[in-house]
Amino acid sequence: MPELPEVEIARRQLARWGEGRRVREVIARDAAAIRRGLSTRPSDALPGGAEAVARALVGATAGAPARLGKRIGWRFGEAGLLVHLGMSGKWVRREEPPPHARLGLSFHDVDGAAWFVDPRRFGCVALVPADGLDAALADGLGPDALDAAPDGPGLAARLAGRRPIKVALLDQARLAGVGNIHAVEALWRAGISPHTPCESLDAAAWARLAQAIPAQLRWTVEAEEADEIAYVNEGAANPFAVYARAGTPCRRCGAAIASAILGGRSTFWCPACQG
DNA sequence: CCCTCTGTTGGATT
DNA sequence: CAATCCAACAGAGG
Repeated sequence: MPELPEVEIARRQLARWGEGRRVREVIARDAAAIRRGLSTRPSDALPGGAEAVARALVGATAGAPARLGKRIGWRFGEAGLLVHLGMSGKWVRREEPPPHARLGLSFHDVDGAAWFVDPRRFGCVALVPADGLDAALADGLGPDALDAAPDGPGLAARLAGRRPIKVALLDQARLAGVGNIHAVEALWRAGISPHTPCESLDAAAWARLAQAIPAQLRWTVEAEEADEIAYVNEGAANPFAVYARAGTPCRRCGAAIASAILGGRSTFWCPACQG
């Protein structure tokens, strides 16, 4: 499920569990979860990665985990750990490894371990030198969509071009952290059709969108922090205004929500009030 | 039981 | 450039 809000929740959890504590043990249950750089493929596993991570982390003190877009960067003494949750990754704290646990980190003075759980295995961790951690975290990414959100003109400049706005929003090199669900939701909030070419949006539309993106992300982080929402496939009610709601009435105007594939991903919008 | 379809990630290929 | 495929798996539906 991870988009930026889930990554931010994971970052806060890791900070609560590990920050300022010394690593006791690294438990690599799936060596292919440790990759050379951030890659979605287990075949990009770092040879000897399990030993390398243990050597680098055990005995080192965890710093404060940082987030940029959907990545986490976490310093341990001379080493840095990059984390990407992929499509199904999350961190949980347990005594015993849950199903699909890939990597566990235990700390002195804390019970159990923080387990990286990732059924679909697109997620990974990668080791970098601590002095290169910030650069590696930011490599190839635009500003963070929540913590460094551009204003209307800034967003217009970053996303300039002929692409449909929904596709441009998913371009992490332009703006980091907006994924499929929140792109769709932010466009509904801003009253903009996902098909609109960036070059035909006016200043007022850019201003609404620049406000809607961090508002959407902040709302989701807060709702998840308060345990008020669960994700689409977790059996709970769909908390979103348009995502996965094709055919149901728009909350704002009552028209039937439409759906299509845009940028290779499922897209939902209200054909009546998203001009 | 088995087959097909879909998916929240990102990157390569066409 | 936009569409398609791919990675690896779970879960739903027929």
